[in-house]
Amino acid sequence: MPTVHDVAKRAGVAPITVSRVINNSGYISEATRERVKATIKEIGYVPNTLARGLRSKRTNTLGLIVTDITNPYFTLMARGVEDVAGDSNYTVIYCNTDESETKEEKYANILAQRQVEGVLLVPAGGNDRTIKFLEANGISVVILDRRVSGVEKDFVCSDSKNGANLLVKLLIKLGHERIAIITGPKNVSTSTDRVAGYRRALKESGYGKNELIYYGAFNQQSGYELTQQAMNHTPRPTAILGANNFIAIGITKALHDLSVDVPGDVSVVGFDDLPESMLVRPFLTVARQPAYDMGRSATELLLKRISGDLPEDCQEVIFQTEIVERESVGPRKSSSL
Amino acid sequence: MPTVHDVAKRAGVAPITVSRVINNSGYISEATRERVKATIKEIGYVPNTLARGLRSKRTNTLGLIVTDITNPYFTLMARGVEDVAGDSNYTVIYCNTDESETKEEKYANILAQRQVEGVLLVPAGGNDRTIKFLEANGISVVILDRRVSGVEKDFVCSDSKNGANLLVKLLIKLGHERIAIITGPKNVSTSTDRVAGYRRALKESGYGKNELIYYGAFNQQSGYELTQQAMNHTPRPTAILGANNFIAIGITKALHDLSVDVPGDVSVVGFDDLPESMLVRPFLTVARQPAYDMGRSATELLLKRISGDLPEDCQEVIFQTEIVERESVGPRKSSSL
DNA sequence: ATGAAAGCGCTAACAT
DNA sequence: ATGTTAGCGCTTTCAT
Repeated sequence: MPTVHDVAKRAGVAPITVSRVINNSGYISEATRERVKATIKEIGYVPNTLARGLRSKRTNTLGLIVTDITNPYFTLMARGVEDVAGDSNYTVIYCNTDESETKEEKYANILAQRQVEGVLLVPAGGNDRTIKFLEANGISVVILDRRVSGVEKDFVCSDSKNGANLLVKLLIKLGHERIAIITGPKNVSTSTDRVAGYRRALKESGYGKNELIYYGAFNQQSGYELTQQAMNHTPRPTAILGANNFIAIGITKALHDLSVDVPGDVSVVGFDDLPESMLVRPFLTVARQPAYDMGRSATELLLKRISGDLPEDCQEVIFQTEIVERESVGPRKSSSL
Repeated sequence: MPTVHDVAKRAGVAPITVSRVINNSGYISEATRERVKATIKEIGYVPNTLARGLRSKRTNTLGLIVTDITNPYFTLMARGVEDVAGDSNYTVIYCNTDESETKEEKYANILAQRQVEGVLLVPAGGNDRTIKFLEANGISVVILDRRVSGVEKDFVCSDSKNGANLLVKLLIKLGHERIAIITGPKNVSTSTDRVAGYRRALKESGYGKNELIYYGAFNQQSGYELTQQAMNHTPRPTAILGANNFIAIGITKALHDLSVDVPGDVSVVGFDDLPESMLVRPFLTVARQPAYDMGRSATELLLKRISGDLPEDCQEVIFQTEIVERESVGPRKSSSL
């Protein structure tokens, strides 16, 4: 493969001049610039980013660590990240932790080895080791989606508490009094925040005693199993809140298998959303989080942090959720009492 | 950040010894190995992959270029790629072309600059410029999912022709005679292969005159619009084949909006599949492609090609599709004639 | 407006 | 079993 030297020799200039053309830096006469550009094209020169990064300490690379890349919520977020990064000539390395803290630390290490300039992190657990490690290696970090307690970092999320509160209030307005929440793990803030919003809504409506909380995992299977548990509770809930899209789908499936009609017998509401392109029939009532914009916003923050365009203290961006009412909710039937 | 030199000095050895420990290469006494390892941990040394790659010419990096990362078919494929790559200590850089040949070339260039050792390519169009460019830069390429005419390269796909053939035969067995196919662009092999399978099934069943073919794009909107066209045709089709998952969803939506019952009035079959975790109710009858295994297989091929463990001539792996029968098909009703 | 020299952090090649 | 030397391809720094 040709190098700057080859280009330089052929164009009759010094390597540094070629470098200046590539980077649009320093003074260069229009004539030499054109000549060098032509030579680059002629011999098909492609700059080596390894050498560039090694010398300049700038790799134009970001890392994105998410917990589940098969979830469209995170895919959409990733698109937001990529769009902003691409506009600034940054490449993104995606890492998928499957909610495992071990994998998270492994990937953080790989990203450090690759000299990424910044990392967007959706934390897999409650621990701050990954963040501390990245910090120690001089890598800027923006936390996405989930809060890690005791960590002061730039942070972008949606308002889980308020979203859950609104969903529950909606159910209460429809006459529901026994509402269950099926959520994710206890050490994940989106999981506990949604429970907090749920509890507040119940308390404010005078149903504080009716709490029915099931912790599990953010996937369909967990939603399915916990629904079976919830429906065994006496008295049965007349409405269920699933704390993310996969859980909500698991709930709907379990109810179907139990021959419970939705929303006739039980109303179901969820979080996140699936893109319309994947749905035969939009069905679930959800608190929709602006995943794409969250990805964009977090990346803008990160790039500013990297370039030093940000004040010292941490920025926090909280997006509001949008309640999308669809077919999965209905009034409580008196027969269900 | 500490370097090999810092580790070496502190451990009382030469830098190359540290290098040998990191790479598990050459002879080293157990004692020094332990001492070096301890020192690495002690001062938190993280090897710099830029310097490693620059010197050794091995970057342990692959590129994956797909046309639509929001499609679960490709997400699943990407997981297969990542799993195999990860097992061999390779990192994958994902690139999303949105079916644009311009973006494809842009990303190929970025990957070349980053000195990736190989690229897995789902071609956006019919042209071979990207492939030629990567080849010219000494980068191994495996083509995924779609054939590019006139190109001799390792190739992994599923049997589109046979899949479409089986789907149409299934419909014919149910009594359907007027079957439409709604497919993607004319310059994409999966699109035309599925049409070919469709045509063969019709011909072999004596309905060769009933061809009803609609070319468009591999997305929901195109599926929706072309369904409206198809249903305006006289006589109306009694069954429709959508050439990928998004098209099939568009078809179902359009039929719903036209108050056409599925499968009562019109049967619908599709390609690919959505993961169960995303479906409230599995519904569509589809030819399922083993996306995850295709990703795995392609990556295994690529890694072997990179390490020279493969014979000169091109390998071709064709996976069979699995017909999954569900609710969206039914017998042709005589009333629909 | 252009160039020469040096070195980023690592490992290949060649000692010993 | 360990070390010395050199150089990967680029850009920083300091000339001119």
